[in-house]
Amino acid sequence: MGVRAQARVDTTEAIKQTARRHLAQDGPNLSLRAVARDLGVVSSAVYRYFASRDDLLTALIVDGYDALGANVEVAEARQPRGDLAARWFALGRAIRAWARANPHEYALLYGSPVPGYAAPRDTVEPANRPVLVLVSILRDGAASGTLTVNDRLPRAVRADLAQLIATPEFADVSPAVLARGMTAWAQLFGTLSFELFGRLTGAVTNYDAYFEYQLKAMGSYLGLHR
Amino acid sequence: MGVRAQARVDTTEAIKQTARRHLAQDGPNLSLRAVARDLGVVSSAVYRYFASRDDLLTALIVDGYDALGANVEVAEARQPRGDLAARWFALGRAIRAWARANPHEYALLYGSPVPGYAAPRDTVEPANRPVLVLVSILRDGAASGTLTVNDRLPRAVRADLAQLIATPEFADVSPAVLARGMTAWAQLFGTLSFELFGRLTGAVTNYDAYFEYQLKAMGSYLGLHR
DNA sequence: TTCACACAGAGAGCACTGCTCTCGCCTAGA
DNA sequence: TCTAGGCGAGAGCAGTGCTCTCTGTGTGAA
Repeated sequence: MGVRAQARVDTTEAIKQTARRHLAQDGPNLSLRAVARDLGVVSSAVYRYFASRDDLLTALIVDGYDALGANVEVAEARQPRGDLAARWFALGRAIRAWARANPHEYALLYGSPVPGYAAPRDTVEPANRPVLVLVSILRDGAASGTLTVNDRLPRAVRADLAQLIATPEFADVSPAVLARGMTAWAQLFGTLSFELFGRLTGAVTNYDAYFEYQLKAMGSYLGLHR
Repeated sequence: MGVRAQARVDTTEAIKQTARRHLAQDGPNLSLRAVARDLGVVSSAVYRYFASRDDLLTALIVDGYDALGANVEVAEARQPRGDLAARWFALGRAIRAWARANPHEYALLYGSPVPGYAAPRDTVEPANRPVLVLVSILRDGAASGTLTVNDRLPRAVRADLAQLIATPEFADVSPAVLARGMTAWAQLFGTLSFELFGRLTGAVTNYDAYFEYQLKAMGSYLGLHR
């Protein structure tokens, strides 16, 4: 890589770095000018690297998904393959740990979408990384015969799930298991969002215990028994 | 009420009305100046009625909670008292219907909290209205002996729930039932947020069927059988 | 080794925002 | 009747995102 290209990569990274810091400190209304000021540079210079504030935000979102995905992957990979429950717990805990460490980034990824912002294509692949970890657990459970749930599904739901299972990433998972997986997934992020967005203040004080309990409940619901 | 007081109420309502319209059309970055312009008034005039943009947003949030709460209450009240499952379905469907009709308001209420915004006390009571509808279902189920779930709860979780049950609104609900209620609640809003925030695009096409199925799954999880 | 050129940053500027302050009008209510 | 106070207008401040033009300089080709 040429010197100039390297410099471009470096400053791009520096901009994202300070933008992330601003995000963590001042919340989601990220000011491009403030970031530029922090870098000792005039605001228009930043536009050499990001076409707009939304572009910068998108870059942060992609990085966020990747960071979360990487965290989740290594945490889950540390568990013995055969212990599906342990893998599920590791998955859930890793998501929560990352979310609590980066609450504003979490809000960016999983909160209400930013103004006119439509998630660009670049974000969907990294966004799927944590999902694929869950799917790998479900697939292994199906293969080993551990996951035995077999609910009746409405025709329309079954059709959508069949479409999904036709893709290579979701192959070999039964519709009923996948349906429960999506239930648990929504529950997981619902619980986490409740916690991080302050919707449980006054009701829950011990969030660790609460989350563990919910995780266990959903683990059982999935049919993952220790 | 004097003429002046009446006029004040009227313009306050007019401001909120157009603000709501702007919210629905242009998304969450509500511009006070644009609202003022729309009312044929200079921006500083609006400050006679709302101390800040955040104050106006708070008013909209309170109204939103109240509108949602009212919707949910009447929908649930229409069901026969003894049919707990029907009441649960009515509750869930009413929430979704309102959310889909007012997606930006839903995002305001249940999405990531606005910038430096800390939910003022005025919002917590209306925010609880939908919750109390669920609690009434759980209470009736406990009283009639229909709800029989009795999971073991971790000590810390049980302690938090006991605190909650000590309040009059939650009286007579068993900790185990309440725990499942909170699980289902998080699942419900998780599913709804996934739908409204576009997190299911590519996976689900028939959202009605999908939501119905999730609602039914959580109804069963709560122990509400038809 | 030389040198054109493209790239990065500076700076001015536009249209917009939230919010403040001051100035008057005008009427509601004592 | 008459005044205190409510209310809108208007100017202004500091900030925002974004655009455009200008210029120095380092790069990579000749």
